[in-house]
Amino acid sequence: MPSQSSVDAKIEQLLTYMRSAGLKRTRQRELVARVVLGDNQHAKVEEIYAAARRIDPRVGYSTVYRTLRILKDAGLVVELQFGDGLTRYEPELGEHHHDHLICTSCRKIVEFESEEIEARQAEIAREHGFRVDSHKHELYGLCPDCQ
Amino acid sequence: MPSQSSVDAKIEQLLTYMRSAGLKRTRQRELVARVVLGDNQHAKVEEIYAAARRIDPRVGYSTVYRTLRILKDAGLVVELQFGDGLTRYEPELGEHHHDHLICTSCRKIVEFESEEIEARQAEIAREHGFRVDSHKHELYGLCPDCQ
DNA sequence: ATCACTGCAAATTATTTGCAACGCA
DNA sequence: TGCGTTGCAAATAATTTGCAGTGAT
Repeated sequence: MPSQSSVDAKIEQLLTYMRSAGLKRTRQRELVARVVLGDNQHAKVEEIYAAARRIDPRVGYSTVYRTLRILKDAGLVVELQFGDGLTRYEPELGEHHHDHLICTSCRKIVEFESEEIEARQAEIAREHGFRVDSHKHELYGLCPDCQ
Repeated sequence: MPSQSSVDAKIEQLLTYMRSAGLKRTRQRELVARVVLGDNQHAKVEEIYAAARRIDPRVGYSTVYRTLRILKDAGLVVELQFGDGLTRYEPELGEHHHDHLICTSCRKIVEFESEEIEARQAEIAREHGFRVDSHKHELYGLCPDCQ
């Protein structure tokens, strides 16, 4: 899990973003941001909501959704959909992006990263004239335990 | 667009699958299957429904959804979600799988494929002991026109 | 004849929005 | 003080399901 100081640094980025966008700093927004940024377990919205309320129950679902959008717009979190109808969020790690291996039976999620793939990807985008700013790469199948 | 005969061949596969699963061949199922298998433009459910009804209005939304699930279970179509809340379907091409470049501004979708990435992917799955049977690889950004 | 399938309408589920009260700056 | 923000409840929107009637084998 991310260190306290790395979360603080991201909160700082968030505040800068909010200032530039004319958004206000509020207890709820900071709470939700700390919950999501402090845990990279592909949290479901419901889990984020529950975890935030455990710390301070004065937060509503709408605020969680609205704050997640702000965090996404600020480029601090990534939105993921693994095909089970639930949207998940995890902190954007900036440095090395990672992708996912998903077990279609037990729903276990394993992360992986490959510089080789990232490089080839960039090349493909260039060939098509695209300016890519995010990507998703997911492999679905059975994990060792479920085979 | 796929040739008539290649669609026929897939319908044949579908019938075999349905027989083995104890499912019945019906006018509606074959109609929906022909619509989806005969067009690989990442069709939205609504478009599939509309296209099917244009040919024969005796089909309901539930049947479209139910048939799409059968086609997916039979491995004949792939389900795609590009983050705009709409689920899309396209025929599974078996031979070379392709992936997508998506413009976040105009929603244009460009396909690409890379043997190099596929190979590296297989290697990664093997390293983690996963038996992968499908994957999604999507690059999001701005297309040349929207930059 | 049997048992799966169909369409419709109602139910479900994730997410968004209207709005009056509230709280940063 | 003023305008953005909040939580609630109601509204949406995509998908699923219950059920009585229909149809394939």
